[in-house]
Amino acid sequence: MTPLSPEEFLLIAQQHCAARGARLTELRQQVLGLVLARGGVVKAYQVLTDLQAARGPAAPPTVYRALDFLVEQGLLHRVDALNGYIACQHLECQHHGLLLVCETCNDVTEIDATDSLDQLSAAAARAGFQPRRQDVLLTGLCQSCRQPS
Amino acid sequence: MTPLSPEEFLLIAQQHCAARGARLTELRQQVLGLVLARGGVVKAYQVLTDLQAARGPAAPPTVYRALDFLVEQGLLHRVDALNGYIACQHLECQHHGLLLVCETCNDVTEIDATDSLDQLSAAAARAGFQPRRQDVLLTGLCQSCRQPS
DNA sequence: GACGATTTGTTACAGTATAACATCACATCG
DNA sequence: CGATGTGATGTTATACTGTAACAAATCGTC
Repeated sequence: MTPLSPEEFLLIAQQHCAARGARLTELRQQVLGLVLARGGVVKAYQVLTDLQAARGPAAPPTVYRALDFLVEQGLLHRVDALNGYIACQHLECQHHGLLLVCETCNDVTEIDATDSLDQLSAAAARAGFQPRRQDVLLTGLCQSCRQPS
Repeated sequence: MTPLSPEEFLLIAQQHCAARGARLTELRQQVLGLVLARGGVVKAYQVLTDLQAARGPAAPPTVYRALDFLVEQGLLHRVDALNGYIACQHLECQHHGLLLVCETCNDVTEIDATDSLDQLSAAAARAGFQPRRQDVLLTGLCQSCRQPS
C-alpha cells in the first residue's frame, strides 16, 4: 500500500473530477498541490501562506473555497478535531475511510473500515437519521506514540 | 427514555465526579448548569455571555477550562463539527454514544451505538491504534429535515 | 458578441481558542 | 499554626479560524 506520489495523486484527481463533471481549475489544483507538498494534516492558513509565496497576494476566502471544493469532491478529508485537511489516502479504491488522529503527535492515518462504518450508518438509520458520506474520526494514540519504553 | 431534568443531571454529575475523584467545583457546576439551561448544542461564547450575566466579569479561558473539564469527565460531549458542546444524553447508562448532527437544523441527537463503535475501535486496534473513549459523530439529515413533502 | 453561471479577488470582520502569568483556595505535613 | 505544594481561577492580551458581502474576471453557450 504505497502512498501515491503527488504527481499520481494530481493525475487521478483530474480524472476523478472530470468523471464527476467538476472543474478542477488551476487554482484548485494548485491548492491541492500545496496540501500534498506539505503532507499530513495541513491547516488552511498554512496553505494560504504557501499560496501567497507561490502566487503573490491572496486572502483567506480563496483557500477556504478551494479546500471546500476539494473536500466536496472527496480528494481531501477535513479533520474537524484539528481544524485541518488531509489528502484522501485511498483515492483509488471505493472506500469508507476512518481517520485515526493521534492526540500526541497529531498524525492522522486513514484506514479502510467500510464494514464498521456501514454498521454505524445502519444504526443511525434506525434512529431515522440519514447520514451523508462523511469522514469519521477517532482520536487516541498511534502505534509510535504508545511505546512503553 | 425521558431526558433528565437539569436538577437530576446535576445530581448525577455530582456523584459521577465524586466517584472519579474529580472536583466538580462551584464554577464548573455553574457552567454545566448554563449548558443544561440552554439545551442542545451550546457554544463557548454563549456560555461566557450567560456566565457574565450571572456572575459579572469573566473571560474566555474561564469557560473553556470548565468546558474542557466537563468533557473530560464525560458529562458533556464536544461537537467538533459545530464548535459546540452538548450534555451527554445517556449519563445513567454505560454507553458509547454516537452523535448525529443534522446539517440542516444543526440539531444533535445521541444514540447508543456501543456495538458498532466497539467494532470501529477494533478496526482501529488492528491498525495498531489505541482509541480513547471519545465522541464519534455523523453528519446528515435528521428525520424532521428530510420530509419530502 | 451577449448572456448567464461559476469562479476568483478583495475588504472587512466575526467567531473560536490559547499562552502566559498572577492570584487564590485548599489539603497536607512538619 | 504556618509553610508548602497543587490545582483552580482570574486577567490580559493575542493568535488562530472562518465567513459575509460585493466586485471583477472567466467560461461555456447561444
